[in-house]
Amino acid sequence: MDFKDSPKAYDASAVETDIFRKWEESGAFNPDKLADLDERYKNAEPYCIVLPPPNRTGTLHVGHAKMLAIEDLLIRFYRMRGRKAYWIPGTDHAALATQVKVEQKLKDEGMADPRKELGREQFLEKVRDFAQKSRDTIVNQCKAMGSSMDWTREKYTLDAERNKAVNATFKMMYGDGLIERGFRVVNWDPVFKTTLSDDEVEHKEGQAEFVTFTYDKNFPIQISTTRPETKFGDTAVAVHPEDERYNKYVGQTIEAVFCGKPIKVKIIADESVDREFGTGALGVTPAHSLVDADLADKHGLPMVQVIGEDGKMTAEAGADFAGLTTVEARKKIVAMLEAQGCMVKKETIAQNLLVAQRGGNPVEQLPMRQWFVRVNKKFKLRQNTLGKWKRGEEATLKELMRYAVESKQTRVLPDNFEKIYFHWIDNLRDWCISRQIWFGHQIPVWYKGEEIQVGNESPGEGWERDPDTLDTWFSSSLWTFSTLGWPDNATVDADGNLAKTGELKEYHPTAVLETGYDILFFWVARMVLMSTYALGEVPFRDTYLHGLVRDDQGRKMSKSLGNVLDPLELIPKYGTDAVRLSLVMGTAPGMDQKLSEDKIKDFRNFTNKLWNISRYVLTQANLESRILNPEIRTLADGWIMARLDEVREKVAQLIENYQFSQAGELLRDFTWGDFADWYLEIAKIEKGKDAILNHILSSLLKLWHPYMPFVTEYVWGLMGNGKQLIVSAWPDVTSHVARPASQGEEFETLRTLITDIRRLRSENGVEAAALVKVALVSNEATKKLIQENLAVVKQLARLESIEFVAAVEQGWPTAMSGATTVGLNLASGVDVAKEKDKAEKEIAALKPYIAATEAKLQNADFTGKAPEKVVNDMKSKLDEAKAKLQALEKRLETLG
RNA sequence: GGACGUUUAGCUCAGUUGGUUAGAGCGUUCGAUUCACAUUCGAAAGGUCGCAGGUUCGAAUCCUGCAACGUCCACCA
Repeated sequence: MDFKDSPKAYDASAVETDIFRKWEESGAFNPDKLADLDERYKNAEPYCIVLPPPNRTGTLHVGHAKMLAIEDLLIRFYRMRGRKAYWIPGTDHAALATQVKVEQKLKDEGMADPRKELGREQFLEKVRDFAQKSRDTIVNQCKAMGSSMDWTREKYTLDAERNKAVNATFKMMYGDGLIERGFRVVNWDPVFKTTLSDDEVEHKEGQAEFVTFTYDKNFPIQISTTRPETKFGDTAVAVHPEDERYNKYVGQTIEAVFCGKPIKVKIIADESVDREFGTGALGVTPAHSLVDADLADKHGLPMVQVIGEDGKMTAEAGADFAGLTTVEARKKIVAMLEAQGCMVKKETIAQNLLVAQRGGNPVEQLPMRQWFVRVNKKFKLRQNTLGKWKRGEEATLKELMRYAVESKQTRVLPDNFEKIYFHWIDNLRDWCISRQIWFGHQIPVWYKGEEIQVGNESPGEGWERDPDTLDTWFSSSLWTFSTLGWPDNATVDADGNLAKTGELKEYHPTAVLETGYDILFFWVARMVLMSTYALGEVPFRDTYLHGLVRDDQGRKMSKSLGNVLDPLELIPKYGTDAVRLSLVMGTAPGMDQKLSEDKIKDFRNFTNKLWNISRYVLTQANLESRILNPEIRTLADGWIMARLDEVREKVAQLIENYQFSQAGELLRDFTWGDFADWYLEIAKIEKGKDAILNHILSSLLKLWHPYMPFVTEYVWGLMGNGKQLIVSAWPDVTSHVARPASQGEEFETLRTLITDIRRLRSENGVEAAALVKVALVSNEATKKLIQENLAVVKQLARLESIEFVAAVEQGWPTAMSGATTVGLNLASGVDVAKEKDKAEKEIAALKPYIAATEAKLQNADFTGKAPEKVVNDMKSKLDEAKAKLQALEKRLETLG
């Protein structure tokens, strides 16, 4: 290709599809084919990331795009570093979310009750269709983002292999007594008619009528509630043990008639009751409040269910109320209490309403027979676990989850999320895993009367399968090992150690789990639970949590606000590389990020800059020289090579520490600020740098590849490099090229001098193109430096000549550059007042600095305690400042 | 109520073991433009690092308190 004819602006959409296809076809995404592409992948150390499987509920949003950008960055970085990189793709069936979506769609299309009208199989057919379409969209989106996952090994949380893992886990946990069927209070969504886990329920701020009353005329204690309709189910009134108002009643069981329904209420004492709140007496409703259910457990209270699964009052509420909705019942009760004279007062208070996270429907708490994972139950470990427990020893699931993080076998980044994780574990209740929806893994349990059998196959005649399905997080929580061939790839050896084979052995524990902090509990914690339980090891070494992507005003992106940025609309407009950069740069781990189109535009500009840098190098430097070792001939050569070494090292360190933004900024400064703005300009003056130019361009492409895979691979291909960039090695150490150590510093002196002369010109209105004469007062070392690089200084500062003098002539504008005084020979002369003002200002800034620095250096505490380097640096800074001050004062004198 | 964050230039944000006179991008102002790139180049202005104390030779950085904003958890029944 003739680069002179290449387009001035990088056209991402013209090249991206083709580049992606070549990567995919080459086998670079497939860890087992890497060795065919490059020798160094033979026996390479594996590096594995599982993709947090996106829900098959539609399309990916910009949050997913951020996740893909970060994970692809890591995978590409480690692949180039010679690791056998495996990124496992897959999607999540997202049981409830997907079913809700399809059900809603069918309702919108006019079906009154889709589940009833279609029946289980036909309904599921509709859901599967939708899920399949979502999957196709998601895969295309992932590819558009440049994700280098091994697409030949795509997984699905609801496919046969995952089902096998789910059933195996269920069976093991059932056998260990960790999964149990129980009649307990659960969160019930009356709209979608299913249970929900505690994490799927949210508290929404609202207002409620708070009524204070007695159950009947004779009842001696007043209680308060916002939900009088539940009071048919009260079996106790709890008071604080030290509350003198109620002491005398404690222990009694009082029979009362509440709105026509006889109830038996025991007066109990419990520390948890707040004496200051309401009347200080709490009506306990074990069947309809998780908190009350705990109290009931503690005090041995019976449970009376008065609200049914349809959200309506049951027969237990008495004939007058049975069949009413809770709201109807509430109104009727309030009226009845008032009529009976039992009502003490009615207030409006701020109260949080329980609502479903998905859908936002009010959630009822009801006692139901459901399946639970018991997190506080001691069980016998199946294998040696986390290096702490031996096979056969006892522990609880909570203990495993806690120890995995406490012992740093899984690192949580940023580490403040550790505290949040521990807090969640401490407050964790048993996990209700059965759902009354159809889309998901059916619970592998069979019933015959009261008999129960666990397994996938029917135990025989007369056995019926549980119609319920498992919480979607049950299958997601196995994701790190269900995708690697578990349970087939694991046995426990004679010593109690887990013996892994195949992919499980190679890749588990995975390297890092990268995801948004919003699913720390839902998913990350549950993966730790399952992996430590089933394998006795952590699921991943690092947990890296990224922040949420918000709009430019910091609001959550949502369809209703209309502030959603769709990655698939942005990619054709700005290019994938720009979109990726905008999601990785200017952010810190765990911090939310504001994203605007302007920001993406800025990074589009940068991809174009890199394109033009490449174009220039490729038109100027003889390509054949790219195989030669760069030869250092000038100061600038030594400087840029030293900078490259420094940057290469630092970037790798930063990426290893998940500091992508900082690494990227460093790279950008080097690419744009050092290489393009300085070195390339110098290369126009000092010719014959073909090998260095090619070397640095190649290095830049490699260093940028994890961030900007497309433009870098494209240019790499144009250079005629045989091997694809994606599998080429991270830049080699270049320090074999001899160079004096001082070159970096000396170059900085020159760079500062040139900038200072440019400023002087600008301040004095010298035309940009005009050549001027300067006089320099300088020490010998600097003088030598300038003389050796005369052409560069003259060209970059636009100078006609440089003269070294003892003193700058009166009447010339001057500036200080380090210890060097620069005088500009202007025909127009100098504006004396302006020059004086400038000098005075500089002096005014310098004097307090010198005073403060001198004081510091005279302080024995400082010189004694501070490291020598700090003291020496300060000394030389002081000397420089003093010389500058002296020159400025002299200057002021000559100005009169 | 509990916990965890955030507060640094007009805006968006870096600043990892405390160490030069605190940085970047965008925006603004001034100037340039046949020569890789106007998706560009040169230059400038702009900050008492939320407030108040403390530790230290030295604090944006560590400690204490306060304020504002945000998030999560709990739910007072």
